[in-house]
Amino acid sequence: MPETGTETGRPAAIDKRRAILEAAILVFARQGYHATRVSDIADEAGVAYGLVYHYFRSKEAVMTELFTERWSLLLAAGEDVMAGEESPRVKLSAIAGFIIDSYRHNPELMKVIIIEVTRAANSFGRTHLPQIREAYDQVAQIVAQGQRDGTFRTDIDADFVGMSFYGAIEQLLSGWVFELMPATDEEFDGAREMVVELICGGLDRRD
Amino acid sequence: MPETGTETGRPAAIDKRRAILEAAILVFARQGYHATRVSDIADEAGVAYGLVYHYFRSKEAVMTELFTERWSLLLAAGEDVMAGEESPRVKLSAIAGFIIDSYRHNPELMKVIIIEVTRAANSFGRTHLPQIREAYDQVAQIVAQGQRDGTFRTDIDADFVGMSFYGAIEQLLSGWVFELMPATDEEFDGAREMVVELICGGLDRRD
DNA sequence: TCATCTAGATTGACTGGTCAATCAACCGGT
DNA sequence: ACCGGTTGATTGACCAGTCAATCTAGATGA
Repeated sequence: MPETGTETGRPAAIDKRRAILEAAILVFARQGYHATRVSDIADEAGVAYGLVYHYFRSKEAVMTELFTERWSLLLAAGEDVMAGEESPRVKLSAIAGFIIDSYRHNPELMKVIIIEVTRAANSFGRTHLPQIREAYDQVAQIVAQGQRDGTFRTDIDADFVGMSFYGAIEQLLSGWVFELMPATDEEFDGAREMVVELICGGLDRRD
Repeated sequence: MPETGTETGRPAAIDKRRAILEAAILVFARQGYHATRVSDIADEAGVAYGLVYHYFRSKEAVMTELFTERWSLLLAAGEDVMAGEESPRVKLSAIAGFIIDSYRHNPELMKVIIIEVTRAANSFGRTHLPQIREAYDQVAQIVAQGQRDGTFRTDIDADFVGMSFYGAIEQLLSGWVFELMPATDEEFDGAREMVVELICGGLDRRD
Protein backbone atom coordinates (compact mmCIF):
# COMPACT_ATOMS: atom_id res chain seq x y z
CA MET A 1 0.00 0.00 0.00
CA PRO A 2 2.76 2.53 0.80
CA GLU A 3 4.32 4.01 -2.31
CA THR A 4 7.85 3.42 -3.43
CA GLY A 5 8.85 6.51 -1.53
CA THR A 6 10.87 7.47 -4.59
CA GLU A 7 12.60 10.73 -3.87
CA THR A 8 12.05 11.23 -0.14
CA GLY A 9 13.19 7.72 0.50
CA ARG A 10 10.87 7.03 3.46
CA PRO A 11 7.59 5.19 2.89
CA ALA A 12 5.07 5.87 5.63
CA ALA A 13 7.54 7.60 7.89
CA ILE A 14 6.77 11.08 6.65
CA ASP A 15 3.11 10.39 7.29
CA LYS A 16 3.75 10.06 11.00
CA ARG A 17 5.54 13.36 11.05
CA ARG A 18 2.60 14.93 9.26
CA ALA A 19 0.15 13.20 11.61
CA ILE A 20 1.98 14.74 14.56
CA LEU A 21 1.77 18.19 13.04
CA GLU A 22 -1.94 17.83 12.24
CA ALA A 23 -2.59 16.54 15.73
CA ALA A 24 -0.67 19.45 17.18
CA ILE A 25 -2.88 21.89 15.29
CA LEU A 26 -6.00 20.35 16.77
CA VAL A 27 -4.69 20.15 20.31
CA PHE A 28 -3.06 23.57 20.33
CA ALA A 29 -6.27 25.05 18.98
CA ARG A 30 -8.38 23.25 21.52
CA GLN A 31 -6.30 23.82 24.65
CA GLY A 32 -3.77 26.48 23.83
CA TYR A 33 -0.02 25.90 23.69
CA HIS A 34 0.74 26.15 27.40
CA ALA A 35 -2.06 23.82 28.40
CA THR A 36 -1.15 21.05 25.99
CA ARG A 37 1.19 18.31 27.07
CA VAL A 38 3.36 16.59 24.55
CA SER A 39 1.49 13.42 25.40
CA ASP A 40 -1.74 15.08 24.23
CA ILE A 41 -0.20 15.58 20.82
CA ALA A 42 1.07 12.02 20.69
CA ASP A 43 -2.32 10.62 21.75
CA GLU A 44 -4.20 12.71 19.23
CA ALA A 45 -1.81 11.53 16.52
CA GLY A 46 -2.13 7.92 17.63
CA VAL A 47 1.60 7.70 18.09
CA ALA A 48 3.99 6.92 20.91
CA TYR A 49 5.16 9.77 23.11
CA GLY A 50 8.78 9.42 22.15
CA LEU A 51 8.13 9.65 18.43
CA VAL A 52 7.35 13.31 18.77
CA TYR A 53 10.94 13.75 19.88
CA HIS A 54 12.17 11.67 16.99
CA TYR A 55 10.82 14.24 14.54
CA PHE A 56 11.05 17.42 16.58
CA ARG A 57 13.65 18.74 18.94
CA SER A 58 11.08 20.00 21.40
CA LYS A 59 7.45 20.93 21.90
CA GLU A 60 8.38 24.45 20.87
CA ALA A 61 9.88 23.15 17.62
CA VAL A 62 6.51 21.66 16.69
CA MET A 63 4.85 25.03 17.11
CA THR A 64 7.60 26.76 15.19
CA GLU A 65 7.18 24.34 12.29
CA LEU A 66 3.43 25.02 12.13
CA PHE A 67 3.98 28.75 12.18
CA THR A 68 6.82 28.86 9.68
CA GLU A 69 5.06 26.65 7.14
CA ARG A 70 1.96 28.79 7.05
CA TRP A 71 3.53 32.18 7.54
CA SER A 72 5.86 31.70 4.62
CA LEU A 73 2.80 31.09 2.46
CA LEU A 74 1.30 34.34 3.70
CA LEU A 75 4.50 36.21 2.97
CA ALA A 76 4.80 34.64 -0.48
CA ALA A 77 1.23 35.60 -1.29
CA GLY A 78 2.02 39.10 -0.12
CA GLU A 79 5.01 39.29 -2.44
CA ASP A 80 2.85 38.19 -5.35
CA VAL A 81 0.31 40.86 -4.57
CA MET A 82 2.96 43.52 -4.27
CA ALA A 83 4.45 42.62 -7.62
CA GLY A 84 1.11 42.99 -9.40
CA GLU A 85 -0.21 45.98 -11.32
CA GLU A 86 -3.40 46.44 -9.33
CA SER A 87 -4.33 49.61 -7.52
CA PRO A 88 -3.16 49.90 -3.89
CA ARG A 89 -6.72 49.42 -2.69
CA VAL A 90 -7.12 46.18 -4.59
CA LYS A 91 -3.77 45.02 -3.26
CA LEU A 92 -4.82 45.67 0.32
CA SER A 93 -8.04 43.84 -0.37
CA ALA A 94 -6.11 40.88 -1.72
CA ILE A 95 -3.94 40.72 1.39
CA ALA A 96 -6.90 40.89 3.71
CA GLY A 97 -8.62 38.29 1.56
CA PHE A 98 -5.74 35.89 1.74
CA ILE A 99 -5.59 36.00 5.52
CA ILE A 100 -9.32 35.67 5.88
CA ASP A 101 -9.44 32.80 3.41
CA SER A 102 -6.67 31.06 5.31
CA TYR A 103 -8.91 31.23 8.32
CA ARG A 104 -11.93 30.08 6.36
CA HIS A 105 -10.13 27.02 5.06
CA ASN A 106 -8.19 26.05 8.15
CA PRO A 107 -9.56 27.83 11.19
CA GLU A 108 -7.70 25.68 13.72
CA LEU A 109 -4.30 26.38 12.22
CA MET A 110 -4.95 30.08 11.87
CA LYS A 111 -6.28 30.22 15.39
CA VAL A 112 -3.05 28.73 16.66
CA ILE A 113 -0.90 31.04 14.60
CA ILE A 114 -2.73 34.23 15.47
CA ILE A 115 -3.51 33.51 19.10
CA GLU A 116 -0.38 31.63 20.12
CA VAL A 117 2.25 33.29 17.97
CA THR A 118 1.35 36.59 16.36
CA ARG A 119 -0.45 38.00 19.38
CA ALA A 120 1.57 36.16 22.01
CA ALA A 121 4.27 38.74 22.02
CA ASN A 122 5.94 37.36 25.13
CA SER A 123 6.58 33.87 23.88
CA PHE A 124 6.52 32.93 20.21
CA GLY A 125 5.70 36.38 19.03
CA ARG A 126 9.09 37.54 20.22
CA THR A 127 10.89 34.66 18.59
CA HIS A 128 9.27 35.17 15.22
CA LEU A 129 9.01 38.91 15.37
CA PRO A 130 11.14 39.47 12.27
CA GLN A 131 8.89 37.33 10.10
CA ILE A 132 5.75 38.83 11.57
CA ARG A 133 7.11 42.26 10.96
CA GLU A 134 7.78 41.40 7.35
CA ALA A 135 4.06 41.01 6.82
CA TYR A 136 3.38 44.43 8.30
CA ASP A 137 6.04 45.88 6.07
CA GLN A 138 4.40 44.50 2.96
CA VAL A 139 1.25 46.43 3.78
CA ALA A 140 3.31 49.50 4.59
CA GLN A 141 5.02 49.29 1.22
CA ILE A 142 1.73 49.03 -0.61
CA VAL A 143 0.52 52.09 1.25
CA ALA A 144 3.74 53.94 0.51
CA GLN A 145 3.33 53.15 -3.17
CA GLY A 146 -0.21 54.53 -3.05
CA GLN A 147 1.15 57.65 -1.44
CA ARG A 148 3.78 58.03 -4.12
CA ASP A 149 1.36 57.69 -7.01
CA GLY A 150 -1.09 60.09 -5.41
CA THR A 151 -4.03 57.85 -4.55
CA PHE A 152 -3.34 58.00 -0.81
CA ARG A 153 -2.78 61.00 1.40
CA THR A 154 0.74 61.43 2.66
CA ASP A 155 0.15 62.75 6.16
CA ILE A 156 -0.39 59.29 7.65
CA ASP A 157 2.72 57.21 8.17
CA ALA A 158 2.79 54.09 6.01
CA ASP A 159 4.38 51.91 8.72
CA PHE A 160 1.70 53.07 11.06
CA VAL A 161 -0.98 51.94 8.63
CA GLY A 162 0.74 48.59 8.24
CA MET A 163 0.46 47.89 11.95
CA SER A 164 -3.08 49.21 12.23
CA PHE A 165 -4.23 47.17 9.27
CA TYR A 166 -2.87 43.96 10.72
CA GLY A 167 -4.06 44.89 14.19
CA ALA A 168 -7.58 45.25 12.89
CA ILE A 169 -7.53 42.00 10.95
CA GLU A 170 -6.05 40.01 13.80
CA GLN A 171 -8.71 41.41 16.07
CA LEU A 172 -11.36 40.22 13.65
CA LEU A 173 -9.92 36.73 13.57
CA SER A 174 -9.86 36.73 17.36
CA GLY A 175 -13.49 37.76 17.30
CA TRP A 176 -14.37 34.79 15.13
CA VAL A 177 -12.22 32.41 17.12
CA PHE A 178 -13.85 33.34 20.39
CA GLU A 179 -17.29 33.75 18.92
CA LEU A 180 -17.56 37.43 19.59
CA MET A 181 -18.80 37.67 16.04
CA PRO A 182 -20.60 35.17 13.83
CA ALA A 183 -18.22 33.31 11.52
CA THR A 184 -20.23 32.71 8.39
CA ASP A 185 -19.17 32.96 4.76
CA GLU A 186 -21.04 36.24 4.38
CA GLU A 187 -19.27 37.62 7.44
CA PHE A 188 -15.91 36.68 5.97
CA ASP A 189 -16.55 38.41 2.67
CA GLY A 190 -18.23 41.36 4.34
CA ALA A 191 -15.31 41.74 6.71
CA ARG A 192 -12.75 41.83 3.92
CA GLU A 193 -14.61 44.60 2.17
CA MET A 194 -15.20 46.51 5.36
CA VAL A 195 -11.58 46.54 6.55
CA VAL A 196 -10.45 47.91 3.23
CA GLU A 197 -13.34 50.34 3.02
CA LEU A 198 -12.66 51.53 6.54
CA ILE A 199 -8.92 51.97 6.09
CA CYS A 200 -9.12 53.52 2.64
CA GLY A 201 -12.46 55.30 2.68
CA GLY A 202 -12.73 56.20 6.35
CA LEU A 203 -15.82 56.64 8.46
CA ASP A 204 -16.57 60.24 7.57
CA ARG A 205 -19.48 60.76 5.28
CA ARG A 206 -18.62 62.32 1.96
CA ASP A 207 -20.86 64.78 0.21
CA MET B 1 5.78 56.70 62.72
CA PRO B 2 2.86 54.76 61.21
CA GLU B 3 -0.39 56.73 61.15
CA THR B 4 -3.35 56.04 63.38
CA GLY B 5 -4.75 53.77 60.71
CA THR B 6 -8.13 55.36 61.33
CA GLU B 7 -10.66 53.84 58.98
CA THR B 8 -8.91 50.91 57.35
CA GLY B 9 -7.64 49.71 60.70
CA ARG B 10 -4.36 48.32 59.41
CA PRO B 11 -1.27 50.51 59.60
CA ALA B 12 1.49 49.40 57.28
CA ALA B 13 -0.25 46.21 56.29
CA ILE B 14 -1.88 47.65 53.22
CA ASP B 15 1.54 48.84 52.09
CA LYS B 16 2.76 45.28 51.78
CA ARG B 17 -0.22 44.35 49.68
CA ARG B 18 0.50 47.31 47.46
CA ALA B 19 4.18 46.43 47.36
CA ILE B 20 3.26 42.96 46.13
CA LEU B 21 1.08 44.40 43.38
CA GLU B 22 3.75 46.85 42.28
CA ALA B 23 6.36 44.12 42.29
CA ALA B 24 4.05 41.91 40.25
CA ILE B 25 3.74 44.63 37.61
CA LEU B 26 7.50 44.83 37.25
CA VAL B 27 8.07 41.10 37.17
CA PHE B 28 5.15 40.29 34.89
CA ALA B 29 6.29 43.03 32.53
CA ARG B 30 9.86 41.79 32.57
CA GLN B 31 9.31 38.04 32.25
CA GLY B 32 5.70 37.55 31.24
CA TYR B 33 3.07 35.89 33.39
CA HIS B 34 3.92 32.27 32.63
CA ALA B 35 7.62 32.73 33.19
CA THR B 36 7.31 34.43 36.57
CA ARG B 37 7.33 32.35 39.70
CA VAL B 38 5.47 33.53 42.75
CA SER B 39 8.82 33.66 44.49
CA ASP B 40 9.98 36.24 41.93
CA ILE B 41 7.13 38.52 42.96
CA ALA B 42 7.88 38.00 46.65
CA ASP B 43 11.58 38.69 46.14
CA GLU B 44 10.94 41.80 44.09
CA ALA B 45 8.58 43.06 46.79
CA GLY B 46 11.08 42.24 49.54
CA VAL B 47 8.54 40.05 51.25
CA ALA B 48 8.26 36.42 52.27
CA TYR B 49 6.86 33.92 49.82
CA GLY B 50 3.85 33.06 51.94
CA LEU B 51 2.71 36.65 52.30
CA VAL B 52 1.63 36.70 48.69
CA TYR B 53 -0.89 34.01 49.60
CA HIS B 54 -1.99 35.97 52.65
CA TYR B 55 -3.22 38.75 50.41
CA PHE B 56 -4.14 36.86 47.25
CA ARG B 57 -5.79 33.53 46.68
CA SER B 58 -3.41 32.62 43.87
CA LYS B 59 -0.90 33.90 41.38
CA GLU B 60 -3.77 34.36 38.97
CA ALA B 61 -5.63 36.48 41.51
CA VAL B 62 -2.72 38.91 41.58
CA MET B 63 -2.94 39.35 37.83
CA THR B 64 -6.71 39.70 37.97
CA GLU B 65 -6.41 42.43 40.57
CA LEU B 66 -3.96 44.37 38.40
CA PHE B 67 -6.19 44.05 35.38
CA THR B 68 -9.45 44.87 37.10
CA GLU B 69 -8.11 47.93 38.86
CA ARG B 70 -6.85 49.51 35.69
CA TRP B 71 -9.50 48.32 33.29
CA SER B 72 -12.29 49.74 35.42
CA LEU B 73 -10.57 53.11 35.13
CA LEU B 74 -10.52 52.74 31.35
CA LEU B 75 -14.18 51.82 31.28
CA ALA B 76 -15.10 54.69 33.60
CA ALA B 77 -13.19 57.12 31.41
CA GLY B 78 -15.03 55.70 28.44
CA GLU B 79 -18.38 56.29 30.11
CA ASP B 80 -17.44 59.88 30.82
CA VAL B 81 -16.48 60.43 27.22
CA MET B 82 -19.68 58.87 25.95
CA ALA B 83 -21.80 61.06 28.19
CA GLY B 84 -20.19 64.24 26.83
CA GLU B 85 -21.46 66.56 24.12
CA GLU B 86 -18.43 66.38 21.88
CA SER B 87 -18.49 65.23 18.27
CA PRO B 88 -17.98 61.49 17.67
CA ARG B 89 -14.55 62.17 16.28
CA VAL B 90 -13.47 64.05 19.40
CA LYS B 91 -14.86 61.25 21.53
CA LEU B 92 -12.85 58.64 19.65
CA SER B 93 -9.82 60.80 20.03
CA ALA B 94 -10.41 61.05 23.76
CA ILE B 95 -10.65 57.27 24.11
CA ALA B 96 -7.49 56.70 22.11
CA GLY B 97 -5.83 59.42 24.16
CA PHE B 98 -6.76 57.85 27.46
CA ILE B 99 -5.32 54.48 26.51
CA ILE B 100 -2.17 55.98 25.11
CA ASP B 101 -1.70 58.20 28.15
CA SER B 102 -2.15 55.19 30.38
CA TYR B 103 0.76 53.65 28.56
CA ARG B 104 2.80 56.82 28.72
CA HIS B 105 2.39 57.09 32.48
CA ASN B 106 2.70 53.44 33.42
CA PRO B 107 4.15 51.46 30.54
CA GLU B 108 4.86 48.35 32.61
CA LEU B 109 1.30 48.00 33.84
CA MET B 110 -0.18 48.62 30.41
CA LYS B 111 2.25 46.18 28.89
CA VAL B 112 1.06 43.52 31.29
CA ILE B 113 -2.60 44.29 30.68
CA ILE B 114 -2.40 44.40 26.92
CA ILE B 115 0.07 41.59 26.34
CA GLU B 116 -0.95 39.20 29.09
CA VAL B 117 -4.67 39.82 29.29
CA THR B 118 -6.28 41.65 26.41
CA ARG B 119 -4.35 39.86 23.70
CA ALA B 120 -3.87 36.59 25.55
CA ALA B 121 -7.20 35.25 24.45
CA ASN B 122 -6.44 31.74 25.64
CA SER B 123 -5.76 32.54 29.28
CA PHE B 124 -6.82 35.78 30.92
CA GLY B 125 -8.38 37.19 27.83
CA ARG B 126 -11.02 34.52 27.99
CA THR B 127 -11.66 35.08 31.67
CA HIS B 128 -12.10 38.82 31.32
CA LEU B 129 -13.68 38.79 27.92
CA PRO B 130 -16.89 40.48 29.09
CA GLN B 131 -15.03 43.45 30.50
CA ILE B 132 -12.77 43.69 27.49
CA ARG B 133 -15.73 43.56 25.22
CA GLU B 134 -17.37 46.37 27.13
CA ALA B 135 -14.57 48.63 25.98
CA TYR B 136 -15.10 47.67 22.35
CA ASP B 137 -18.79 48.32 22.77
CA GLN B 138 -18.18 51.84 24.00
CA VAL B 139 -16.39 52.65 20.77
CA ALA B 140 -19.11 50.93 18.79
CA GLN B 141 -21.75 53.04 20.49
CA ILE B 142 -19.90 56.23 19.75
CA VAL B 143 -19.68 55.21 16.12
CA ALA B 144 -23.36 54.27 16.06
CA GLN B 145 -24.23 57.68 17.44
CA GLY B 146 -22.19 59.31 14.71
CA GLN B 147 -24.05 57.22 12.18
CA ARG B 148 -27.39 58.28 13.61
CA ASP B 149 -26.61 61.98 13.54
CA GLY B 150 -25.24 61.78 10.03
CA THR B 151 -21.54 62.48 10.54
CA PHE B 152 -20.53 58.86 9.81
CA ARG B 153 -21.50 56.66 6.90
CA THR B 154 -23.83 53.83 7.75
CA ASP B 155 -22.54 51.06 5.50
CA ILE B 156 -19.80 50.03 7.92
CA ASP B 157 -20.93 48.07 10.95
CA ALA B 158 -20.35 49.93 14.22
CA ASP B 159 -19.34 46.79 16.16
CA PHE B 160 -16.87 46.06 13.43
CA VAL B 161 -15.33 49.49 13.85
CA GLY B 162 -15.16 48.99 17.62
CA MET B 163 -13.02 45.90 17.21
CA SER B 164 -10.85 47.37 14.48
CA PHE B 165 -10.24 50.52 16.47
CA TYR B 166 -9.08 48.60 19.52
CA GLY B 167 -7.17 46.15 17.36
CA ALA B 168 -5.21 48.99 15.85
CA ILE B 169 -4.49 50.68 19.18
CA GLU B 170 -3.42 47.46 20.85
CA GLN B 171 -1.12 46.77 17.95
CA LEU B 172 0.46 50.18 18.42
CA LEU B 173 1.03 49.55 22.11
CA SER B 174 2.60 46.21 21.22
CA GLY B 175 4.83 48.03 18.78
CA TRP B 176 6.05 50.35 21.49
CA VAL B 177 6.41 47.58 24.02
CA PHE B 178 8.58 45.51 21.73
CA GLU B 179 10.37 48.45 20.23
CA LEU B 180 9.05 48.02 16.75
CA MET B 181 8.36 51.72 16.87
CA PRO B 182 10.04 54.51 18.80
CA ALA B 183 8.16 55.36 21.99
CA THR B 184 8.65 59.08 22.42
CA ASP B 185 6.20 61.74 23.52
CA GLU B 186 5.86 62.99 19.96
CA GLU B 187 5.11 59.46 18.78
CA PHE B 188 2.40 59.09 21.40
CA ASP B 189 0.63 62.28 20.41
CA GLY B 190 1.15 61.66 16.74
CA ALA B 191 -0.25 58.16 17.07
CA ARG B 192 -3.42 59.36 18.77
CA GLU B 193 -4.11 61.79 15.97
CA MET B 194 -3.23 59.28 13.29
CA VAL B 195 -5.51 56.49 14.53
CA VAL B 196 -8.46 58.83 14.60
CA GLU B 197 -7.54 60.42 11.30
CA LEU B 198 -7.13 57.00 9.71
CA ILE B 199 -10.39 55.57 11.04
CA CYS B 200 -12.46 58.69 10.41
CA GLY B 201 -10.81 60.27 7.41
CA GLY B 202 -9.48 57.20 5.66
CA LEU B 203 -6.43 56.87 3.46
CA ASP B 204 -7.99 58.00 0.20
CA ARG B 205 -7.00 61.40 -0.96
CA ARG B 206 -9.88 63.87 -1.19
CA ASP B 207 -10.09 66.43 -3.95
C1' DT C 1 3.65 51.80 84.64
C1' DC C 2 4.03 47.33 83.18
C1' DA C 3 2.57 42.38 82.49
C1' DT C 4 -0.59 39.71 79.75
C1' DC C 5 -3.52 38.76 75.99
C1' DT C 6 -4.95 38.47 71.23
C1' DA C 7 -5.45 38.86 66.32
C1' DG C 8 -3.57 39.76 62.42
C1' DA C 9 0.83 40.02 59.84
C1' DT C 10 4.83 37.61 58.43
C1' DT C 11 7.98 33.86 57.69
C1' DG C 12 9.99 30.02 54.73
C1' DA C 13 10.47 24.96 54.72
C1' DC C 14 7.89 21.48 52.72
C1' DT C 15 4.52 18.74 49.85
C1' DG C 16 2.34 17.05 45.94
C1' DG C 17 1.79 16.98 41.40
C1' DT C 18 3.01 18.04 36.74
C1' DC C 19 5.48 17.41 32.57
C1' DA C 20 9.35 18.05 29.14
C1' DA C 21 12.85 15.41 27.68
C1' DT C 22 15.76 11.04 27.68
C1' DC C 23 16.92 6.43 26.62
C1' DA C 24 17.32 1.60 26.24
C1' DA C 25 14.79 -1.80 24.12
C1' DC C 26 11.97 -3.47 20.42
C1' DC C 27 10.13 -3.95 15.81
C1' DG C 28 9.90 -5.02 10.62
C1' DG C 29 11.50 -4.50 6.27
C1' DT C 30 15.53 -5.15 3.13
C1' DA D 1 22.00 -8.75 10.71
C1' DC D 2 21.41 -4.13 10.03
C1' DC D 3 19.09 0.29 10.54
C1' DG D 4 15.67 3.73 10.68
C1' DG D 5 11.35 3.96 12.83
C1' DT D 6 8.87 3.24 17.04
C1' DT D 7 7.79 2.41 21.87
C1' DG D 8 6.62 4.03 26.71
C1' DA D 9 8.57 3.80 31.31
C1' DT D 10 11.71 6.64 33.80
C1' DT D 11 14.13 10.64 35.25
C1' DG D 12 14.90 15.09 36.93
C1' DA D 13 13.55 19.70 37.49
C1' DC D 14 10.36 22.89 38.58
C1' DC D 15 6.89 25.40 41.16
C1' DA D 16 2.11 26.62 43.00
C1' DG D 17 0.11 26.38 47.07
C1' DT D 18 0.01 24.82 52.29
C1' DC D 19 0.92 25.23 57.02
C1' DA D 20 2.76 25.51 61.51
C1' DA D 21 5.58 28.57 63.81
C1' DT D 22 6.99 33.32 64.96
C1' DC D 23 6.52 38.13 65.34
C1' DT D 24 4.29 42.70 66.31
C1' DA D 25 1.46 46.18 68.16
C1' DG D 26 -2.46 47.62 70.20
C1' DA D 27 -5.91 46.53 74.03
C1' DT D 28 -7.01 45.27 78.73
C1' DG D 29 -6.59 45.45 83.40
C1' DA D 30 -4.32 45.77 88.02
